[in-house]
Amino acid sequence: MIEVIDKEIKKFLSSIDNINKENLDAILQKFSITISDNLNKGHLTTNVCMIAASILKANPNELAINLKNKLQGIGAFEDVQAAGPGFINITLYRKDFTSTIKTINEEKESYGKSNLGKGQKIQIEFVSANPTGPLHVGHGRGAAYGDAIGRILQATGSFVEKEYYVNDAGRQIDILTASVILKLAKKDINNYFPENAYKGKYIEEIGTKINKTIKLKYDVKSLTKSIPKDPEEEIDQVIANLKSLDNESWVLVKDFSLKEIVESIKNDLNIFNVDFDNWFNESSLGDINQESSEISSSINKLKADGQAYEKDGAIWLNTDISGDDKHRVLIRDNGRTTYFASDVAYHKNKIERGFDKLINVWGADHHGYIKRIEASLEALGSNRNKLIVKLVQFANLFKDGEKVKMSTRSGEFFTLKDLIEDIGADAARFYYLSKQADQHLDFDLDLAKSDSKENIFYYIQYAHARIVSLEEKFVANYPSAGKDVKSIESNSYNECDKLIHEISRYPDVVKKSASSLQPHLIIYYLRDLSQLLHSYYNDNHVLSESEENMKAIVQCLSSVRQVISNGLNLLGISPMNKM
RNA sequence: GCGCCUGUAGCUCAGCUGGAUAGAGCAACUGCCUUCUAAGCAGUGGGUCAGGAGUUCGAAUCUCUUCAGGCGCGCCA
Repeated sequence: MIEVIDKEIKKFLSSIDNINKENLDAILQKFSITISDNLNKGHLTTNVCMIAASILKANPNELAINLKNKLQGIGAFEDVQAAGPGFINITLYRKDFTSTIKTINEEKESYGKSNLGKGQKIQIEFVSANPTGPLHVGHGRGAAYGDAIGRILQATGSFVEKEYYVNDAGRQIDILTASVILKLAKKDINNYFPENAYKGKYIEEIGTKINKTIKLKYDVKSLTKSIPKDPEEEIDQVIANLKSLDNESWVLVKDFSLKEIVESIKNDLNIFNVDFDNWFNESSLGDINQESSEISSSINKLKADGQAYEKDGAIWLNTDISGDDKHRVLIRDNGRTTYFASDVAYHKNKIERGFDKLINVWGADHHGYIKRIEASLEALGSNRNKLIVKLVQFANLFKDGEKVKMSTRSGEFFTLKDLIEDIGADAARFYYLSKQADQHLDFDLDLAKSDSKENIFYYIQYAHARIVSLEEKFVANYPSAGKDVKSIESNSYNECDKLIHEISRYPDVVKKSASSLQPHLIIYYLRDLSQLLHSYYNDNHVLSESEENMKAIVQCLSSVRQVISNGLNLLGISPMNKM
């Protein structure tokens, strides 16, 4: 029906006196036909007259009355009204209005999918936490968000590849390795342990696992020889000493620890129902000392193109183009590359893989980093508009009304795994996604477990479970009853109208969620739909209706259930059939 | 100092590519379980959308500004 209206509107607009192509295109781009926000405004609404009025400097109400007459004239609608400041409200014939039920029961899990993305190739890089310890609750939010937008973009017609960038090279990994060795050798070295080493329990656990396969021979004297006071310098010196004292063990422990931690991260993500198509190792970019490595070739290219230059013994990238406050170092004066240099090479690699769009999901503390990456994309001959950086703000956890402390210093923190064990993966995902990603989130653990209406997660699940149970009872009582929506279609039963109206909005919600990269829109939609379901359920006793009505109602409620299920699936949450 | 995010009912938040009377839940007060799951429903009260100025036929929504809070600003990663 929307197509019919769309066609009529275009006809109407081109018939307006003195309209030129430019204005026409502007109107066509801006106006919308939407499901009305309330049934008393009819089924469909368009704002086209107000858009046209502002562009053409005309009177919106006059346009509305003219368009209203045109639409009424074609006889395809039960009623057309011009209302308010210039809206057109359209009431469909009942058969058209109720056709959504049939559509959903036919399309099932495909209902809501679209071709909005037109088959573009999108890469989403998210989580990418350093493999130096378990994922914590901050990472969980990025994981839930990246995975959800992946599902939503996929459902709206894009090809999505989800990737985790593993920082398996560099100083952090050296510190990890040193931490494991020091814990392992603690008896021989009088429990010497630098302040800046990693202290978590998992460090000792890794040590215990590797203990059987390795013999370490360190003594405190040679290890702590010429150790500086400064904590940063201290850890670096310890690393250097460990490497020179026993490089064989160093490499062994390093490889083992890295493998252990990456495995544990994969496990955590797995129980969180987040899966990646690709794990990209920073180490695969190679080393600056290797002539042909990706990191060397990307820096060489930047130099050759005059984008990178030498100053004060370091190699810098000119980042002026993106408005960054200063140029950034790629290679330090000591010859080592920066983290940024790896990232430049990594993004060059991404570009070469031919994505139409790159989405990076980063912790909000990285926002100062955006401009330099944008600049590097331009410097590499790509376009910075290809990159969309979505920042995810930190989540504060609250338990028993108190903020849960998350200090990584002491090595004690609330991990993602702890959270999942506490409230379950689905509830955790739900609450992570319940607010826009770039805003601070207060995550109330007690609420997530509570059994009140305030807990929207269960409120929505409850709606789903109620329908499932009703369907089962209906099938048990009337095993031979077929599918039939006649009594709803013919208006002999109209108690479900609000539900029908709401489920017909769903495809628009998914599209809006995809184009704005905001999964939380789906959550609020599902809450509203569930509210209508609970209200209907309370006021109407389905199983005491006539068989004719029951058949139609069950069809209608099945489509509501389908929509709830589809919506939850886009968020990576499994619907519950029983509670 | 610069950058990003935020300020909507007592509390937690929706609504923000401008549109029809600003919405939920909680808390307070009233009702509804001998019938399909009360983890539910119905109702009442509660708002200068932080303050100010501007753009517009129309601003919670856009611009500027003030105030308040959070975070970030390395040749760290």
